[in-house]
Amino acid sequence: MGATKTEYFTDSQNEVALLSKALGHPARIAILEYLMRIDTCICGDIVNELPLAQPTVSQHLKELKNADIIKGTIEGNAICYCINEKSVEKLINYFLKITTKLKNKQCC
Amino acid sequence: MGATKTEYFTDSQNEVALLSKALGHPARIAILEYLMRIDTCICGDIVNELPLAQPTVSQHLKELKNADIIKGTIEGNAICYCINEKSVEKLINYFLKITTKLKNKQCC
DNA sequence: AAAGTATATCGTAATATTGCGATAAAGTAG
DNA sequence: CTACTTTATCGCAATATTACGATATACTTT
Repeated sequence: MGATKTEYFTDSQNEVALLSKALGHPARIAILEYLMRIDTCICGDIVNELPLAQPTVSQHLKELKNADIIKGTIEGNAICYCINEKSVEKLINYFLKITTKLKNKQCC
Repeated sequence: MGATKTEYFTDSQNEVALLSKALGHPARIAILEYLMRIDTCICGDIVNELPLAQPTVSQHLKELKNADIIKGTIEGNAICYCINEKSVEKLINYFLKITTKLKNKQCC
């Protein structure tokens, strides 16, 4: 009890849920927006951009990385994080499938 | 400690996070897929479609409703649930903004 | 080597989520 | 009214998430 019953659902359902879950926190959305805003990938100061302690930010980055939403490569002392476009596109395509399907119905 | 510090983030960031979070569970994705699959909105048997107990399904439906991803109207004895296209579109538009922004950069 | 900088991990407390049995609420059918 | 059906809520246990101080790791500069 308490844990998500992943084994009861399809791979596709679990994947979409995992991606969505990773984006289900404002701090992680703020991280995405920051990565989007700066033009270069050499970051390293994400911590200063967020109103959270360094370990907390590190943890959020880890979750985004686990979900494959961002990629990080070591760049000397700092780490270069950037958005993995493919994962975002996966979500877009999935949600687009829903809305186009809905267009063909009249609903409540 | 432990609770999300929503007040530190913008309304937009919190909204996207809230929508994403609501979709961050395979059961709730499965519910969306079921609502998408059937052609009529008169459902009432979502419980039988999922490998979870009735109170659990009811709770997931509540969360989707709270996030405004589905709408439910009472239809006699049963309840008619359907997808709120606008919320899904909000997410699509937000993620599209990210990917189009990324197209203009060369990245790692 | 020593000090500094940047990121990760550990440990822990507070809170949230997930899941379900039991029960309530509200309608329908007989 | 009584039995039945459908959905919601309560209460609780198990687990997960969030946040952060302390500390470790790893690379850079002096």
